[in-house]
Amino acid sequence: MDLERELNPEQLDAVMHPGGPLLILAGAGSGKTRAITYRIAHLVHDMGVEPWKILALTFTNKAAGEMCERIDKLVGEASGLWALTFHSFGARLLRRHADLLGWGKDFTIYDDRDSKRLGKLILEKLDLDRQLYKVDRMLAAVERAKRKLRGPRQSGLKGPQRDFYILYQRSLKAANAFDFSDLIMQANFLFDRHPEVLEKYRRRFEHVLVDEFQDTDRAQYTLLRMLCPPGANLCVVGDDDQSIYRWRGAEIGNIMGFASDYPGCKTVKLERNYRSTAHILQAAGLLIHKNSRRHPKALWTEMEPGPPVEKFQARDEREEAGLVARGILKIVQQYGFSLGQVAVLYRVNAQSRALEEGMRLFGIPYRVVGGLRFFDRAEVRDVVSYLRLIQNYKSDVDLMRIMNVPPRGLGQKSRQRIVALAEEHGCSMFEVMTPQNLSGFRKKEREAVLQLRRLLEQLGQEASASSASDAVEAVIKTTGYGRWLESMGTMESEGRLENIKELITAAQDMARGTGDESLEGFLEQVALLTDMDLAQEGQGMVTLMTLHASKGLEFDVVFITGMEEGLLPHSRSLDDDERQMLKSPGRAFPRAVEEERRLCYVGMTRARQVLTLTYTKSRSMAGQVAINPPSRFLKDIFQDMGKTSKAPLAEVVDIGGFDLDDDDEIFHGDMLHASDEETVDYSDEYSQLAGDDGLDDLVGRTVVHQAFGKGLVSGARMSPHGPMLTVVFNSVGTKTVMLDYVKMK
DNA sequence: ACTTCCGTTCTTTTT
DNA sequence: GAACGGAAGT
Repeated sequence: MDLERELNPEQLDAVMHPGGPLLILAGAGSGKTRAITYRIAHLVHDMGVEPWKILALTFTNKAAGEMCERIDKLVGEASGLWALTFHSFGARLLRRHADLLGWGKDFTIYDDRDSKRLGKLILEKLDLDRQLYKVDRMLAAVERAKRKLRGPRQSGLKGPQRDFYILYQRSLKAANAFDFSDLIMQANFLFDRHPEVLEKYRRRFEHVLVDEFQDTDRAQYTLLRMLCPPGANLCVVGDDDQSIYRWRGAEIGNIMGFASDYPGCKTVKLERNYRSTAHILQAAGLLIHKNSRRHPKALWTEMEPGPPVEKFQARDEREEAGLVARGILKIVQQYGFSLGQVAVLYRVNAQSRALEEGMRLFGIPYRVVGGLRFFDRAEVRDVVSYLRLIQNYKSDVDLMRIMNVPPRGLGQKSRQRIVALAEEHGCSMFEVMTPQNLSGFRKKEREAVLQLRRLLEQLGQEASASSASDAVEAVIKTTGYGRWLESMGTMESEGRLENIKELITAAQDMARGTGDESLEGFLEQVALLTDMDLAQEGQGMVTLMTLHASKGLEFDVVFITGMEEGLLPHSRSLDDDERQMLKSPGRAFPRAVEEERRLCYVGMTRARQVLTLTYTKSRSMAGQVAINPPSRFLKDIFQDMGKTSKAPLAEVVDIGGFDLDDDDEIFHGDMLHASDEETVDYSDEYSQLAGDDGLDDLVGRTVVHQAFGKGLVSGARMSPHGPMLTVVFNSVGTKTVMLDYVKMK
């Protein structure tokens, strides 16, 4: 490990910092992960710090995993190092000490869907008007209180909200469960009420490092401050320009005020960008400079200019998808990038559908990050509910979920009666399921209930000693879930069966990754993990994801779609600012829009080589057609670059845009110099081929596709993107592809 | 008890 | 356009 050679002077400064508080302000692509991992490696390798005395906190499991990997590479098995998300850290603390707070150590972690389920139950119990009191709003209030570390009684909430919080929290405890925000709040309580525990961890962690510090919220920062008193070896890394989670409670104040909370703190700025071409960096800089409140920073690079940043307009989201797909194929071909190095970014998950369609149409393999998560699928959650019950019989939400899945004659009515009984006895639903309690039930139902109880007990015995993957298998078999799906015999049920079988693989993978094959370990992972590491790294697949999800990643080629007012910046943020403006006219500034601008900045700075922005004239959302002007951010980016974006610096990439027939007067492109844009008309080839009614003759021919191989044409028709074929491929089955992308045999 | 079908309502981003 | 809730049908 030759630090001097592998790091620049600023990075070296950060890595070698001897001790005490350290703030690293790291611009996008400035090698902050490098700095942080090298610092840990340096501590272990050169300073003789034991790995288990180091705590590294990150925001995503993926980031944590990557950090472990990179450190392992630098210093060999850094066993014992804690590299975790804040939430896993909280969970781990509670796993050891939950008894001090009145919870059992085998607690269940509720994700937001579980919380919602519980919340709905509470609303029913409180008998509140469902129209007036929405679960989401109630839960949001609870979450806000928890982020301020306020329990139900000190929440400051009034009326129904207060009742809701009290009952919600009581139910969580009765179910021996924590929700997401509890993991942080209760960890705080643990430290606060049990100084001896805090002292133990203070002594243990000689060095604490926090990545993405700009995204910490108040509760997380408080936890951190307890763990690290002033003068401690606390190193935080962040970039205020990449703070995009204010809506989730992140406080930029944490990074802005760090230096005063930790007097004597050393500040290091990393401003040299190693990632992006000069053009991309320049465009991103033009955008972010419009923000009023930021740490002054000047990113620079020695990279070559690269191709210019480009923008394209499409008529609607379907054309946009086609434009992106074509662009991907052109760029990949021209520069020789792999499809795995391409990302398509968007503001809201709902945009992914049209884009996926486009990818399929053009035969581009892709994966979607986030959105429909593997662990959110109904069947997966059912199986997980069984597993959680085995581990913790008191978890009523789980019991309710699986009570009649697969169907066993216990419908709504029986369920309600059991809930009422449990209420009466003041215990969990499982505990109330005994012969003497069920005397009021009809024979058939009573048998069904007792049968369920026996089933769960049997499962518990089967699974208690075995590995997580065996437990999953036992659930699929013993509960009849597998047989139930098989008996349906539909395409859909087959897919669902595959999903739960995938869960077995997931359990095995996880066991291999963490060395922990217990059911407890698996369930903790499942609760805290998003699907990130299940989806194998895009091997030759284009990645589709939200701008938020893209943070921390990088790609050779990036498309940012939906660059329209109302979408990016999102209409909600415009509303928020307007409300603020009305409330305090003098001092207000566009807080929310500035966050949207940072979001766009984050997306742009993911790109290494080629960056393309797209927008549409009209877009159908929520079943309605919206006509929005191009995003103000385009104006920010292109006002100075507009005409020079195609300057002689590099050859223009002709990715075949659409005709911007500007006789559409609703919003003329003047603010964007739309007349300057690439205008390659589809209509030529379109009409040419549309006129060719020999399309039907193609049916029955054999074609070859680059990705799918050989196949037989079973249908042909025209689409707005050009002629489409339905082809039965030998390797992948039936697909719909563009005529342009197959060769006739 | 369970399924299916229809109308209503909302859509930012996530650990 | 989907996800939920309610109502009617099997």
